[in-house]
Amino acid sequence: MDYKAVMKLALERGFYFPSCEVYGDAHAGFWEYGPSGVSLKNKFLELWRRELIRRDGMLEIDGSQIMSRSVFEASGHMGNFADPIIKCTKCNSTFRADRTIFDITKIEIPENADLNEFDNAITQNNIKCPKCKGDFDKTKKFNMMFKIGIGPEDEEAYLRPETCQSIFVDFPRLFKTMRGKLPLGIAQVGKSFRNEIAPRQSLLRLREFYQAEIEVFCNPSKLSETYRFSEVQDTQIRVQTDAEPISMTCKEAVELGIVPNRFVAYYLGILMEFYEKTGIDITKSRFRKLGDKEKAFYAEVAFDFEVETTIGWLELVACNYRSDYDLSSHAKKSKEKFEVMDNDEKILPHVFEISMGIDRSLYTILEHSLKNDKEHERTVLSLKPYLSPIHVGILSLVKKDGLKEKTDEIFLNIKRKYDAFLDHSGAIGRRYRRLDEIGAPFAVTIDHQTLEDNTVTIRKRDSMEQSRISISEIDSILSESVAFP
RNA sequence: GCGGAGUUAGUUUAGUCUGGUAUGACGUCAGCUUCCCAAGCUGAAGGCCGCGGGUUCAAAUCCCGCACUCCGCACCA
Repeated sequence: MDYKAVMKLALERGFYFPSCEVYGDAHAGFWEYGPSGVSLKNKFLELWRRELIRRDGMLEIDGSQIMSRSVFEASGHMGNFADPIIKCTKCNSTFRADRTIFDITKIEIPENADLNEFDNAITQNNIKCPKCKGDFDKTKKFNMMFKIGIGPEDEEAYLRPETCQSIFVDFPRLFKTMRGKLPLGIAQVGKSFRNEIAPRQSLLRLREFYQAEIEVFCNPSKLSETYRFSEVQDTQIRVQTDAEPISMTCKEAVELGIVPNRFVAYYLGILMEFYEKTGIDITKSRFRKLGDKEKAFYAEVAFDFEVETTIGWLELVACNYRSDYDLSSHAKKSKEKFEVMDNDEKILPHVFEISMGIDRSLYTILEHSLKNDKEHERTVLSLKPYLSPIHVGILSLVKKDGLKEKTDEIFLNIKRKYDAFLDHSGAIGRRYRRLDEIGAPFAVTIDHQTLEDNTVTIRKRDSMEQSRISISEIDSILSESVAFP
């Protein structure tokens, strides 16, 4: 189904909706998760923890969202996260100064150059607005970070534009106190903030968004060591260098030199295995190797994990080999020591990053899972059972004759263990449809026979099959079916 | 940020040209029906008609500004 259908589902069934919508001064780029969205997000993150954090023995932290100026001076965001922009005095169109100059004159000026350099190039080459031939105003820097004031003196600080800086800053303490050993993954889930010029498409481009980031610290001279590579060597990944994505195993990707080493290939492999379990159609996925122009300012080698949707390819994860860029900058700026011992060798670790966009991933899961079942005239959200906001609907066939009470009793017995939803009202078919639409994999229905022999019918969402089971079996069937893989 | 199209109940939508206080569907709730796949019947709730200003006796409707949503461009470490 398409973006519009997902949006309708999100609004009608409480997955997500615009923030502060009752007020006229609400800003674009802010959305809230409703109950179904939160439940899906929590389960998605639980899967992420199982498939990446626990599997690899990583450490998880939870850092501050507001960080001091020094952090971003060291990280490079003060200088590099800002784009040089020029604005036409006639039509108000805004352009990137460096790109506009390059397009017209083929003169390359680095984006972090002095602003005068751009102004000079524009004057000397008589560059005019490509749209209306108007004159450009002086070059300005637009920084995407939200600046905020701390305390009564409004001291300068910033909302983090990525979660990972706390991981770098905390690395020396974590390595010491947690008895770290390279390679060591440190992870964090949380909000990041970017002042996008034009946020759009709900969860796909937000000003306040969730990231789940992993920074793997490693010894750069040991990237070809096997570690746990054998676990993923036969895992299929789809890799795109220039033309079409090609399916290959992780082992082949390293042998062909497409992925630089086993270390990186291992993480691409476990990431792929994770996404396969989210229910996203991975035949529509690719690891796209980025060229020099596209890479982030800190990245040496970069792969974007992208998935095709009805509105095009979406970047869900950025995988960057950041070398010692971050640790050495923080070491220099803070004058703290960031080197650690790897066996008997003292080194400054390098970093491989797996930076996941949670909101975009959730959108993609919804889009790939939402099906229109024309034969049965229903909309089905065929989520993996372990990701479904509701595991099971508990329904009374009719309210009378003590069926309501019996239903309540069954609900009471399972509601602490499962996400169960109790429903007595309306036609039974309609209640099944409603559960189908929010992705509940099971419905348990209590009828007159239940009172006689303690059996109920259990209905499966995808096949609509029903079978008669005893009440005592509900728990074991659910616990097996909705368990994480 | 530029250009275009929009914004009416939880969702979808008529009405806007031609000004007279909002229509239908779905959904929700209650009751009847006691029923296993969106059944039927009865009833009800639900609208600052995006926000602000102007014109007018009177504005969902005309005019201006703003916000938001979508599309295209630009942007997206």
